[in-house]
This record gives sequence, structure tokens and C-alpha cells, in this order.
Amino acid sequence: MSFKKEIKEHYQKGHEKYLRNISVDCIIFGFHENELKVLLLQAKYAGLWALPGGFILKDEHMDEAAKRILKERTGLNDIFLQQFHVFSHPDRSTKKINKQFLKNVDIILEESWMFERFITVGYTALVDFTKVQPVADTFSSACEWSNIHNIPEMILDHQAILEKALLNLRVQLNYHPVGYNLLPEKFTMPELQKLYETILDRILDRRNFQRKIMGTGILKRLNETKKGVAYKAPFYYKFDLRKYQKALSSGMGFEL
Amino acid sequence: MSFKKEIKEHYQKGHEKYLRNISVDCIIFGFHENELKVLLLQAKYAGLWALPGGFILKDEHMDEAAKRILKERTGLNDIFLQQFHVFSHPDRSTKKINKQFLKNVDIILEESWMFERFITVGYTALVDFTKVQPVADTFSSACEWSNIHNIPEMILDHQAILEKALLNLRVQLNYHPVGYNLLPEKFTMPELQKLYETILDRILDRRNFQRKIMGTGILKRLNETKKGVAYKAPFYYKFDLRKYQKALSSGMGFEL
DNA sequence: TTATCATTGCGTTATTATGACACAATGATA
DNA sequence: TATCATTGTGTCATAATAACGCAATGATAA
Repeated sequence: MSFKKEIKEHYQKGHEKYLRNISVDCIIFGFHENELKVLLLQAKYAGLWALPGGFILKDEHMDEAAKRILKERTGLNDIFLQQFHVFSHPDRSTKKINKQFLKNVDIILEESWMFERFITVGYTALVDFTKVQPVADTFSSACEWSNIHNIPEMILDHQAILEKALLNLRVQLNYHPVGYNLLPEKFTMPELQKLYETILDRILDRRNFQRKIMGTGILKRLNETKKGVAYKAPFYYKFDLRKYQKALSSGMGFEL
Repeated sequence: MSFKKEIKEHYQKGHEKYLRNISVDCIIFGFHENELKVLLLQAKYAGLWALPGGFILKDEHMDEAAKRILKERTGLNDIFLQQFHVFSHPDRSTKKINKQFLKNVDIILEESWMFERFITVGYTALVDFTKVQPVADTFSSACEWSNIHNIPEMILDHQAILEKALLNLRVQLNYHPVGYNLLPEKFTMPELQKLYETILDRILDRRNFQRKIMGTGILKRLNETKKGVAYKAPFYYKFDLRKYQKALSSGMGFEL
């Protein structure tokens, strides 16, 4: 199917395939070079950026929709996704943006389910930066990682959604383990600490951090140290998957 | 408008008024005679019970929809409502129930937006039991308080929604003040403790409880004691609204 | 009038969690 | 072989928490 035909079909008949008035937006966090990143799409023609999002198939669980969207943008499977908030301001309509978009691709439509107001459910995911192959969707010209401290201008309330997601992530940090998808299989304690510091955006005490993290039991120290460092070689650690999963579901609870 | 006509209108044209595929359900908690209660509706003809719910007007914020629903069932204004989870199982359709309902009121319809699948957003509210005048809606034959330990059989996944709400309430208890809407204006420390114990479903130490609650600063002790008790008269307390509101928004954080 | 008793208000103590910091060990580099 | 940034482990003061003691209260019963 041609690009134009595909677009037209989506605007004219998408409502036969998807639920109406409701969408899902994913805040996909990654960690690279000691920076917290978030995956963003650049809306075609508009120039502004947007969170990766999509719609829920008529016979699909919303969590599955979020997983599907994540997979389409990153190629990743089996990632822990979590809904965190519903955004429902009555002004949440992409009508203007959609009209502009259609005009640019030379399609004229008076009516479309896409012109209606959408309530959106925000999902967060933490993924391995190095394993992601960002893929833009039909409505976007680019899909790129953005530094959390340098977010470009975004459409609608996506800025606010991102901020809420970040706040949520920081709160979650005290009750749920973080790192399994964000770090390589084996990693050093300073690397894990840097991840926490980046998310919390503050410095943590090295010794207290180690004590508390080890106290949770989710880490196993390997009999192996990092090689080729110009100082004392740190041990490698890896997650105890059983305990990690357990802590994910039942919570841990410590203060950093 | 006659009852039958009103119903038919709702099924045939409700989608012109409300957003599609999305609903709101309210878990309204009350506290009475040392028991935690929840407000339920009895679905007409089906006999099963349901959470008070409704739909979102096309130009209405979802939070406003929840407030409206709360007001319609209880008569209460200005209650703190909080979304806590979205329920989106693909099987969430009241098609069967609706068909049965229509059959009973002698309406035949092949198509209706009400037959479609609905994603629902759960909201919790804590209200003053004594100020509530339960009012059933068009689809219900009764609106009553149910003891949290004696919940009747409910439609769809409403049982699961209620359990999630209760879990959420227990977690919130550690970070947000509770009681302002649930207790009379002045109350004794044992009464407040009983409320906490009821929600948490466990016994708390009387002395530690007092110390921690007072530590938050949200309570003011009055120079007045309870009269007519067959033992030492406890002081009355009331909430310091300023500090209470502040703690509601910014959180407190103590362990019980 | 006085003793009884459940309950309240205010306290103490032991244990644990947390924040701040000291110091020796490591291992590549100079 | 000395240097140096960094790591691993430990200590200490302070705060938070759990567990519990005891005198005061005030209606009720003797």
C-alpha cells in the first residue's frame, strides 16, 4: 500500500480497528554515557517532538498495546512496562496537528476519529540503550534519544507527561529495584550508583549506597574484577533474577 | 421523558454525548461503626452489584466526570478523588448485561455504543458516611453501603477493582493523611486509630500511633474531652486544615 | 463515700535504620 | 618503586521505630 493510501485508510477507518478516544503513550527511558535518555519522535512537518504512542486494538489489553508500541519503536521484547497516570484534559486533541499533517501529504478530510479528543494512558519502561534500534512511525520523521536535561519542544501536554513519568520513576526507585534492563549483565557498583544518581539527579554516598543495595539481596557479587582501570579494580556484580523479580512485585522499601 | 425513552436515548445516542470505550468507576469508602464501607449499586434485573460508574462527557476532564458521578450517588461536593489504576482487559464488556437489561425493559436494539468494550479508570474517594444520601442511578435498583469484609457478588472485574483500590488505599496511608472526610469534625485519638486499623486491617500500638500522628502536625488537640464515657475521658482533636492539605499534596512519609 | 477497672496520656528503653566520615587496600601509571 | 584516584570495609552519632511501664482519670459498683 502506498504511503498516502495507508494514511488515508488510517484516518478514515482506524476506528474500526482501534478503540476510540483513548491512546497510550510510552515514556521509554534509557541510560547511556552516564545520562538518562528518553526516546522521542519528531512529528512530520510540525517539527515538534512527541512521545511514542499509539492506539489500542479492539481486542487487545492496554498493557499489550503498550508493549506493541514499545516493540515497534525499539525492537525490544519482554520489557517491564508500567502504567502510571491517565491524562484527560478536554483540550487533548491533535486535530490541528492532524489537519496540518494531512494538508502536507495532500489529503483532504472533513471527518476522522483522529480529530477527536483523546484521553491517554502513560506507560514507563526502562530499556537497554545499546539494544535499541530507534524506528520512526508513519507520522514521524525521526526517532531519537533525547537527554533528559535537554528536551526539545513537544506537542500537546507531552512535556507534562514526561515530567510526571520522571517524578513517578523517582518515587518508584525507593520501592522497586531498577537497573536490570538498563545495565549490561555484569556491572560494577559505581556504575549502578551512577544510574541511581542520574535518575534521582543528586549525589549519593558511595558507602551508604553499597550497604543499602546489598541489603536488599538483589545483587550477587562475582569473583571477577573490572580490568584495565587506572585504579583499584572494582568487582563485577549481577542481579539475582529471582530476588529481583520478587522485589519488583512485592516491593522493597529503603531510603536512599 | 419517560423511563423507557430515556434508556433508549442513552443506548442509541449516548455516544454523541460521551467519549466512547472509556468509563470511570468510583470506589467510595466510608467509615461507620468501626467498619470500613464501600458504596455499591445493585444492577437492575441482574441482581449482581456494581461500583458506581459513568462516562466522560465530550468536553469534560476525567476528574470532573468522577466528581460528577460521586455527587450523583452521594450528593457530596468537593471531595478529594484520586485515580489509581486503569482496567483494560479485552473482555470488559457489559454487552450481555446490557442486552439482558434492555430485554427486561422491553427494548430491542442490535447496535449500541454501550455494547462495546470499555476501558475503565478507577477512582477512590473517602467520604463522611453520615453525610451521604445514597441515590441509585437509572440502571440500578439500589444504592447501599457494603461492609468491606462482606462484599456481595459483583459484575465483571469489579471485585478485582475494589481489591486494587483497597490495596492502593493502604499504601497511600503511609504518605497521605486520612480521615478528614471520614471522621466527624472533632474526634478522639482512639477513633482515629480505629480508622487506621480498619483500613490496614491490623492492630497498631496505641502509644506509638499517637506519637507518629502528632509528629505530622496535622492534628490540633482541643481543650475538651469526650463526655459520658465509663473510663478516662479522651481529648477531642480536629485536623489542622492548612497542614492537612499541605500533607495531602506534598506527602508526609512515616511508617505505621 | 470509697474501691474497682477499663482506658487514656505520657513516658522509657532496646533495636534498627540512616547519614557522615575515616582509613587501608588496590593496581595501573609515572 | 612511588604516586594517585578509586574501591572495600568499618565506625560513630543521630534519628526512627517497636515494645512496653505506669500514673491519672472518671464512671460504676460496693
